Amino acid sequence: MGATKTEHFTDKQNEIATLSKAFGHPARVAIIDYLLKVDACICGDIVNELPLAQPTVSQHLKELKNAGLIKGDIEGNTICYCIDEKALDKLQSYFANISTKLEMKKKDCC
Amino acid sequence: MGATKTEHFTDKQNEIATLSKAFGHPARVAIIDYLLKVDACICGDIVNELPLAQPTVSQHLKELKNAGLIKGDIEGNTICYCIDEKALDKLQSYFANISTKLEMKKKDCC
DNA sequence: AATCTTTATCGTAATATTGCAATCTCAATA
DNA sequence: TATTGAGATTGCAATATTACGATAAAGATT
Repeated sequence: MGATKTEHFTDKQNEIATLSKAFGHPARVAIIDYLLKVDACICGDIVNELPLAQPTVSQHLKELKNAGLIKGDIEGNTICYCIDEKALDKLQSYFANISTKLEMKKKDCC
Repeated sequence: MGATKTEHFTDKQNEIATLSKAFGHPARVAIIDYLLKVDACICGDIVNELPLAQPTVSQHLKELKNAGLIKGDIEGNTICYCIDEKALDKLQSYFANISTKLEMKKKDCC
């Protein structure tokens, strides 16, 4: 095998997994960090910021896009990539929810 | 190739990537969900909760453990698995921080 | 129009992940 | 001590990911 059995899990679980997976590579974390750092959305120099070849960066951007984490529009010969707030809010609220639940538990078992 | 070039990224980026990657599979999301749902930490029936064979579940648990998301202690012939709050707090604060930054931006470019 | 610049895609090699049957470990119990 | 039961490990097959050279696509510039 090697293929994830997504059909056995809930939509929510698959959604969180997909979004988390997109963050599951340091290059993609670095891309998101960079998109946050630069004030403008036009970031044609994103390739220069990363220690990876251009096709590799392009591929990582594609994966972030597929996961719904970034949006991109063509603007002349530069691309405007932005973080999609909606996707990030899902992750943020998911982890915030877990933290809240953990706070309520406080079982000192482990 | 095929191996992630972790050495080119910051410790923080690699840490977030590792933790996120652990959430990057619906089975592991389901495991965390289950650990939150059950009140006790002893959860020997975790295999029955998932639509996967026992070795596969064991492997996913191992990955969660390697990522530092869960702690486990042997207790007789059942295992006590718990979510590691520290690891989850890192994820939670990382995503909360991103959300805050996005809120401040509000550039309506895309 | 020819060229430059920037990003995408294709093809491919190396490595990682997913999943499970078979097997092992080890404590509890008969 | 033999057996049972719960979880870990091993080994392997199928698939996915990562990375990059070569090349393509398309607007910008000369």
